[in-house]
Amino acid sequence: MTLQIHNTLTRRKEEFKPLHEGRVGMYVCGPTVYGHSHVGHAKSYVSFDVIVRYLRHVGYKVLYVQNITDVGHLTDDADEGEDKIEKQSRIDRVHPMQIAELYTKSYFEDMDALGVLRADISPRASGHILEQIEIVEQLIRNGHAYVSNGSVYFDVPRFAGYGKLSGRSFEDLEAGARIQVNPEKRHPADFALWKKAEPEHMMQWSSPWGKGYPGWHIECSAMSMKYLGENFDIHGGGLENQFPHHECEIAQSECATGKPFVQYWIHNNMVTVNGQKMGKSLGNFVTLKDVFKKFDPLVVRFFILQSHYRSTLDFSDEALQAVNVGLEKLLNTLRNLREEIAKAAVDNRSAEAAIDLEGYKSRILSAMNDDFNTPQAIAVLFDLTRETNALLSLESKFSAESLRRIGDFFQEFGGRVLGIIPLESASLMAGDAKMESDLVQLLVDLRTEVRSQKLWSLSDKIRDGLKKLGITIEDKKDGTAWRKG
RNA sequence: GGCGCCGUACCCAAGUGGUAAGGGAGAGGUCUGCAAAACCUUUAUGCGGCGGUUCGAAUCCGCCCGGCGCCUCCA
Repeated sequence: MTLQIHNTLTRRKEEFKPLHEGRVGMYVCGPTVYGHSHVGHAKSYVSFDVIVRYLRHVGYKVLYVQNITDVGHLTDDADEGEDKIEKQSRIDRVHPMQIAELYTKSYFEDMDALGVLRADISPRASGHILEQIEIVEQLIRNGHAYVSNGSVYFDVPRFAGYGKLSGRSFEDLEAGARIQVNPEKRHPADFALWKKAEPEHMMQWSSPWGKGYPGWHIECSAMSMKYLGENFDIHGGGLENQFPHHECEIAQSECATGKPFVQYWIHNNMVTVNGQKMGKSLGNFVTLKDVFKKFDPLVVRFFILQSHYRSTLDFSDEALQAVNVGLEKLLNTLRNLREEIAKAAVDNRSAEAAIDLEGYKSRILSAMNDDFNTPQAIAVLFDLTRETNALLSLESKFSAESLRRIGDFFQEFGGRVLGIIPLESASLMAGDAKMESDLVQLLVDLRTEVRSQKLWSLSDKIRDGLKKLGITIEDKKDGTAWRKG
């Protein structure tokens, strides 16, 4: 059973073979930090997070690099327009770096909430200006770039491989009249490696070509190659970046080094809102901070992983609501299982909970090995959920050891790999929470007393009151349980 | 105009040649003082339409219809 990855370069699923045995170098295009993250960011980074987690699960030592774009990303095409961060800084009347810092923090905050593990390295574009300049110089030396009026452009027609990722040719681009004619460029498809800065431009650096700032594409080439080498395993990003961003990255990187750049390109599909692409101009922008007001970040993560990363995902409150119930079911089972394990630990039990965990494991692995099919993996978890619930509702008492194996399984695949189950330690309470739970327990005990006297209306009054405070009561055969939610 | 993707039940969504996963919603039942949770049963002779290839097609090919994306910044 080998890992198959859909490679955008070949448009096929291919067996994954890293360049170096047991090690994986992976780069994913990070956010441009000029605003709060939205649900599109969530889909992208949750998807790649699971990919990294899975690669590690199957034993690879992964070096995961994800940049923070804090300069050079323009509002219009790659060669014209305003730097997005500078634009926002003028609106807010603060220094551009303050904008970048603010939204970098915001980004990490949201990603942490979603359970996205931090990349091993999160390089900032502004901190790698020298590396970018070096690549531009190399391209000029190689004859792949030319200086024009203080800016440097990549000479697209001279690179035969241009278009191999997106299936586009630069001739097509010429035909498509949407590209503005820039008199500094020799060919309309040529793109900026370095832009001359006007005096009022705040973010600018000295270069061999005068004061300026880097083009958008060059940072990813510089930072990926700096940390992962000139040829590395996986490069990921959003589908919308396939062209022109990734195509340009390949061109400038391969022309600078003379080596193939990336082995596997992975592109995740986009988020739509009510069936329409989400965009600022369309006014249907949904930030994560807004979503988190209504839904637990874990629900958002679960929602994302219930469709395949290469499918579009339509975002709506209704969809999240439906999925919320499903996740509750999963977590409820785990909660009941943990309670039962705790009971089993004090009793002396010998019955074996006979669940074919190896079977479940191989089903999850084959789902994940098939281009990271998380919806299928989750379906397997639901099958296990049903079997576990059935087991827990039986009269027979199973040994702590055999129940713990089931718990560990959930923890391993639902927790560590998919990240949709909170770690056991996170659910442990401390301080105020302890007091709160003691108080609830007191009421529950009181209600049990009242119920034994068949004082139903009083008993229901306690239950309804707790419900209003967000506590749900469940009367079971062997006692009353309660939970938040 | 060029490149590409998608259309599976009431909703979401897997399935890329062997006879339709999973979740939500609905219906019936078991348990229960009631509720909640859970379990069992049930809901697509059919996968946008029409042809073709094949012993066999949701899956491959062709045409058509419908929706969407990229080609300008976007995760």
